[in-house]
Amino acid sequence: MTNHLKRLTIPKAYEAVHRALEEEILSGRIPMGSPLPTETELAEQFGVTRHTVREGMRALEQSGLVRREAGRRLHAVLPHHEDLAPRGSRALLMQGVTFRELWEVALRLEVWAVEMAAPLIDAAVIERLEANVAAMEKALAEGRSIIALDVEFHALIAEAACNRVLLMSREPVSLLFYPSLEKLFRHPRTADLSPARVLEAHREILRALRQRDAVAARDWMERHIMDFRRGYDLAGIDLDQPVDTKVEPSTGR
Amino acid sequence: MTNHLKRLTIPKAYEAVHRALEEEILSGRIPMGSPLPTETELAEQFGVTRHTVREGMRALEQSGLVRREAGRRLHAVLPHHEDLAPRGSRALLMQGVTFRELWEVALRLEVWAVEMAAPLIDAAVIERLEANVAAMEKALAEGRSIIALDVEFHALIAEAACNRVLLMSREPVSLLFYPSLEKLFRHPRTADLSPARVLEAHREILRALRQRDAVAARDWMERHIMDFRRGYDLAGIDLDQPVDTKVEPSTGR
DNA sequence: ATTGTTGGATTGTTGGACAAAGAGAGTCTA
DNA sequence: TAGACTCTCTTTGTCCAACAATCCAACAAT
Repeated sequence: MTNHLKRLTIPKAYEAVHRALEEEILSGRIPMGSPLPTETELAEQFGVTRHTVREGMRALEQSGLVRREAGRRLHAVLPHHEDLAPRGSRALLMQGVTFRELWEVALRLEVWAVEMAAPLIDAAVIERLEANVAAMEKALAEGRSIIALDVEFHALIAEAACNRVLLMSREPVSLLFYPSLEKLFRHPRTADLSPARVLEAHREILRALRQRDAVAARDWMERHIMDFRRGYDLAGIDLDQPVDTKVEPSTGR
Repeated sequence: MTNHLKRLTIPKAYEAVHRALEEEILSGRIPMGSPLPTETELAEQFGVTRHTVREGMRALEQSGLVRREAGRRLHAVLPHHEDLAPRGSRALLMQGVTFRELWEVALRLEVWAVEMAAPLIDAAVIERLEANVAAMEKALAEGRSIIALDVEFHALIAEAACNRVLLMSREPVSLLFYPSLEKLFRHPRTADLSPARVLEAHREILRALRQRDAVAARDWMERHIMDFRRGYDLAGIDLDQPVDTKVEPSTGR
């Protein structure tokens, strides 16, 4: 029995268009930031209908290689992790990853990030971190959710680590991890504990960063992320339940 | 002057279709594995043309929520990191990330992965690792490239760590990191060093895993990944050059 | 039991058409 | 002459209608 034959895939025109455009951008023949030819032009050049071109473009849009700048034409752009991360988060969500899985990775990534950031961080980022902490104080006083600010705080630190690979790796995690804390903050048994402690930890991390103290920053971050797990324990929530949160698509930049 | 008004985004039908289908799948109204309605049906239900539906579908395809199973209809599927990772890698590549950035992250992720895997690994994975090592011996003897096997070795370990978040985080890194070693293996100054050492390290890691020895596994992995950096140094290649490799799209599963 | 055949369903591709929104040029006014 | 207001022209978004290619399943033929 010959069972080794691969299913041969019949090429579809719109896929070909997709790949051709991709190649065109990757190779730099369509330079970053410049507009793509019009649909009609592409249709002519590729020898297919405009409809077919459009289908190829829809696919291209999703890979972040191309963006609809305000106005009309599609422009080639550098794909940014913010474009890709929501899909990653969603995939994780749908696979039913547990809080434990998220936490394990978040712990390590965030600790590395702050460790790397400490010696590199510059005044501008420190300022933004200060603003973030201030905003969180305000939000806390007014009883608003601090999740968004929490996400931002950690994202700022990760950026300061000057490692784009780290940035891309942690983004899908971050998008899922911090929102998954929401229910913690609203849980009665931890209500007095969590949000205030988050703020405190952020303050201490910021202080350490201001002094370029990698060890202190590292320790506080570790404690900080550990706290979340402790919160789950205290609240009696099972760590091995799938997290459930909504992932909203990125709003673009 | 009123300047605070947000640019309001005019909804496009194909985006609406995209989102509607996404929602339909996410909510479970279209269960995993089941086929989507036909294009004509969708067109009727949404009240748009079939072509508009198709554009929405092209976008859906890219987010991995849907797959063209062999034959005809699109089926809803759990998005898998293998579908998403290549885009992540490509984004990194295009941003011109350096070997140093990749290495820094790979070092930590791989070390942690093997540490987690050690106590959890089961016989089946060990067998596959053994097969992998054997294949690498063969490839080495025949002078073929060991990159693909290298990637697989580390992927197997990461899988054994039983953490899907880790799996997703490391995939884009892995897809870029190991291929970026190709030029190292071909470099004369390290020719006697690298490929053989890779094999040796893999053997030792496997041995440690067989004995569930997390510490030894960890140490060998650390040494192993460190070696790559040392290789770059020895070869006199600048760590801060952007890596250049090809990222081929996933072949699907 | 394996191999054609046939018809119906669905996808892939094409054609042509038109409305809506931007971009740019030209015009008018202050 | 700068700014505001048209008025085109271009390009995109959407629609309608059709046909070719492919697949599926049932059935017929060997």
